[in-house]
Amino acid sequence: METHPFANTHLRIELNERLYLRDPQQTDLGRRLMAESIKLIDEIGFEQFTFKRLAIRIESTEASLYRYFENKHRLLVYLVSWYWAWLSYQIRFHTHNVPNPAERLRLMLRILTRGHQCDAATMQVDGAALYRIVVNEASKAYLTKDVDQDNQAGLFREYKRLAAGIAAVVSEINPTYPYPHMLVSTLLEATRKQLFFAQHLPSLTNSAEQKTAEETVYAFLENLVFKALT
Amino acid sequence: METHPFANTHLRIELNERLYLRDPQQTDLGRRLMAESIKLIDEIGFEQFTFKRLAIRIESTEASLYRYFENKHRLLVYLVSWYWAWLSYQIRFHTHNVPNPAERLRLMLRILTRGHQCDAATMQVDGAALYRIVVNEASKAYLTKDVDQDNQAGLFREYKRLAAGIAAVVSEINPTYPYPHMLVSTLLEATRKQLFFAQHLPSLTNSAEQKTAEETVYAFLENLVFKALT
DNA sequence: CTCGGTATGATAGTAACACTATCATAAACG
DNA sequence: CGTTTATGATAGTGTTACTATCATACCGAG
Repeated sequence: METHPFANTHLRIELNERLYLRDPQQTDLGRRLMAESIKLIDEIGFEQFTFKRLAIRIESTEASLYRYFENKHRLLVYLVSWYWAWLSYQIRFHTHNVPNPAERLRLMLRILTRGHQCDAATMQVDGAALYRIVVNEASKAYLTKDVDQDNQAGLFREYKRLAAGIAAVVSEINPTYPYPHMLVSTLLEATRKQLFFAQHLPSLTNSAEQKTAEETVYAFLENLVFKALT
Repeated sequence: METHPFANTHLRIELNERLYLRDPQQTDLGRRLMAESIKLIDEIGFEQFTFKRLAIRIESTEASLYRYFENKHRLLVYLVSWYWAWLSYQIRFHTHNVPNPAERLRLMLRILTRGHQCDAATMQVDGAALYRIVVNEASKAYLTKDVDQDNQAGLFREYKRLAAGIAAVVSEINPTYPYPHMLVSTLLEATRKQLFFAQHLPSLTNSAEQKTAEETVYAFLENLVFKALT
């Protein structure tokens, strides 16, 4: 339950039960729901996405899908949480034997900005599409009138857990830095926003001709964070 | 039409014509639309907000409101743009005779984090409510599948203009800093996000007991930006 | 004072959306 | 073998996001 040493073994991601009505990872329909909703949301955007459309796509029915999630908003929170949990796992996996905290933080930044390299084997999910959803739609998960309720129900646990993990490293690098949590949440948000801007509002970024957006964002964030910590 | 030297004179904020179908600042109904939509969106949130509800509230009709804005998304973009334009004006007004660029940037940060102190006289709009809308909903203005179209139509001009203005000061402080635009857009986004987190997801921030959220966010951002520029 | 445009209101209608309920059925499990 | 359990099929409801049409009230020009 703790570790899965074999590549082939399915990585079991445990999420807050209150995110769903029925666990989509337990059943065939649930897994199709997840895999296809990721593709569909990526294609048409979250506002255009409906359970009806998804049902047609996976040749199921609206009613069946509503048995898994109360509504599409909960599904979004679920998908995003799943991504954060997966990212936490990736980070743990790639940094657990790196003793230098600065080096560990750099590795985390790398993983954050290259979040799409989800090994396809992990689940049947399209990692690149899920990453695009996180970039484009993740903010909508908490920018609602229900934030406080949702938060109390623990729906943002995975995000907060990830942030706390990174903040710990920040404090390890510089224990006197007064804003580790703010720095980390700014970091997490900025990663996505800058990638979004690079694609859609380039005047808000500094895109270098010869570099990819990810590399530029990484360089910017590395510079920002380590200067803040000195 | 160009300048209004008297305090009592209504500040005329010129926005991209493509933001609206009919200029809401020109008519009585338009101004009521603006003022009341701000209050209503603030109260119930953008997803719950409908033209129908607003029409009932201002004792008009749905059809009449649709003559001003294509849909509620355009209205949101308009309101947010209005805020950015107003903020640009505030910044120009308060910094035009400050020679030191570092001091100017600090003033800008102050104005950004205290954006709610909209002098009520400016329009009939509720400045505090509009600021809350900017914090809670502004991201939704561009996080859509239509970003590129909307951007091409110039709907985000005010935001980009504001960012460019601040970026110029950043470059004035340190002309060799390689990421002025990224720093500024990160700054603008982080301001809102951190205020949101302080209110709803405090574990993502470092809230000091004796300080207000605005002061803490200001201190954090000032530290972050000036360290980045040294 | 009349004429013509302009802003608004009143009313109606439509397609899609966001569900909820009920009943049938087939597989899985004990 | 009987009973849960998951799914499908179908129907229905209230709301949303518009669009269309027509009436009316006002306002400025001739």
